Amino acid sequence: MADGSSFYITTPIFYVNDVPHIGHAYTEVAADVLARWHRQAGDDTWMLTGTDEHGQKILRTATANGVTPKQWADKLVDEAWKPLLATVDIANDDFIRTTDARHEANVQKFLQKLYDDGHIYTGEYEGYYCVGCEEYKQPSDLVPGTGEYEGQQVCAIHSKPVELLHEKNYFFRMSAFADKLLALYEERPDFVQPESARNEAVSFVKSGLADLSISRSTFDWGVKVPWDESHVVYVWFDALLNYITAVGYGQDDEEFARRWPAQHLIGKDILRFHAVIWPAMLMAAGLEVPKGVFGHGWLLVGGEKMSKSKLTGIAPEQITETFGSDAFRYYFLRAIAFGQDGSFSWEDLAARYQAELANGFGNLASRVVAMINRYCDGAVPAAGTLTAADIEIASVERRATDASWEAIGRLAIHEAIGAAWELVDALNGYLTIEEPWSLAKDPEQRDRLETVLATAYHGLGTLAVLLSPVLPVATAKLWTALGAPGTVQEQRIDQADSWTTGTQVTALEGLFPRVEVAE
RNA sequence: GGGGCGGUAGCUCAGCUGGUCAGAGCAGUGGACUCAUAAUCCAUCGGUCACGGGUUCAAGUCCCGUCCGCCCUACCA
Repeated sequence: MADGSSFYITTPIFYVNDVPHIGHAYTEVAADVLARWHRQAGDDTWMLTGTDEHGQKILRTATANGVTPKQWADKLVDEAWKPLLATVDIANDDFIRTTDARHEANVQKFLQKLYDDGHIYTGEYEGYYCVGCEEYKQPSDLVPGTGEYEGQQVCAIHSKPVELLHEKNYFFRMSAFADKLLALYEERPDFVQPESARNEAVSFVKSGLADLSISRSTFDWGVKVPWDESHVVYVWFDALLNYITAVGYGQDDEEFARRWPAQHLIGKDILRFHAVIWPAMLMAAGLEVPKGVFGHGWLLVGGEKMSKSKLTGIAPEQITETFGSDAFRYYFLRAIAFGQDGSFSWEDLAARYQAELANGFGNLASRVVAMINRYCDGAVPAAGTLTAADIEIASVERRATDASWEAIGRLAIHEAIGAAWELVDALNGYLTIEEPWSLAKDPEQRDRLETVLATAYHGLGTLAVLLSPVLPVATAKLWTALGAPGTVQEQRIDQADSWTTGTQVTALEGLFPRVEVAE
């Protein structure tokens, strides 16, 4: 399965004005685990993330803070977004900003090509403009006026009448691609995942596609439309292109051919942009559509979508400061079926940390290493004659290795972790049955003792390799304690059960120390 | 208004194209054991599968309706 082929995965780019919360970190961690897994399987892997920095809102907040929009974005990238990646241990290969020259220049190239090929026309945008909000309103944002405005539609925020304005705009002929999009969904059922997201995309396109207004002239913080510099490119059109400008579109054909197409990971709210608009844009430009678009679910807090306005937004540090980055990564990817919504609660997080990480994996590592130190002076024992139980452990290692890699191929991250975890449970059970501590009391059982410990040791190493994408910190510590050669991240994860053992173990500090939770 | 998803043991959830499907983990209870992070292992309690109809030899599993919850509806993962 792993054959060194290209694996290019992306996250949405962060809108710099947002405040980072665990939802952002969730997407990042999911992409990072997939990337690490493929990287460790020998695939030619590339993980991209970045920031979206154009648009009127950013211009406005920058102005309010007395700085230029670029200065404002620089500050947010440095103080909020890059630190977020560090907080949850993201090993991205690149970080693109929509203000990067490599991006802006090639967005213009892309746009010019569409213009030259007749996919863009000049039209007129007509909409209701609220002077108070300084922006156009959708009909759904309007409410019937009262009092002196009785009979008119007014802005829901300012309760004042809106003005019907016309603005010259450039439009992308997206409607021309409806049939091709439907054919794409039909031919590649897994193009949009999970299935619920696919259904949504299909029914949306079937309900009729309108052309897309892709320029704005009411403000200037954006990429200039190359043939008409009084317009800037609509932020979404601009933002989506990051996926190709980051890998050489327009300027490095070799790199582009090597990376593209990408697997996109997104939150399901922005499905339409990725599953409909983006493929249409690529079709228009004569480029390959993405490898796939996967829309994951929401994190629910108290049964509702986490939100800043309801004060349920949670900063990733709140979790990592107490439980560590490994626990953050593990919890969200293990407890939530990837693609579905998942409930977050401190109780559940603390319970799983304790039961699965501390008592399950952490304690297993601790007891095995401790016994090798205690009964063998730390020398890694060699297995002698194998019993059925020993052989069964080896086959569980094999199954865990194969099943987890297979699950990763389907983007079923929770299943991959679950498959690996069967080895944790099998090893804990194995030790209880074999009772190495009893064998140690009888010198005549020396061979058996060493075989049992060698078997457990081997299983533990396999676990370290299998779990390294999810638990990079803990597995690195474990790898060192096992005395295994190299780093755990250099080990082939698709062959996790055939790692090279070491000769001497060293003391292992608690991988997941108990925590007292106040909340 | 339109659309999507969900309502299965105390909690979080599996149950694909209908026939051991009534399950897992956690929590609870009882027992075993001591190498280990008061950990581990075994056993066990526990559900009219939201509600009402229908199709079928057979329905959490398909159809219709109802109720409840969440979300999207074009710039918050």
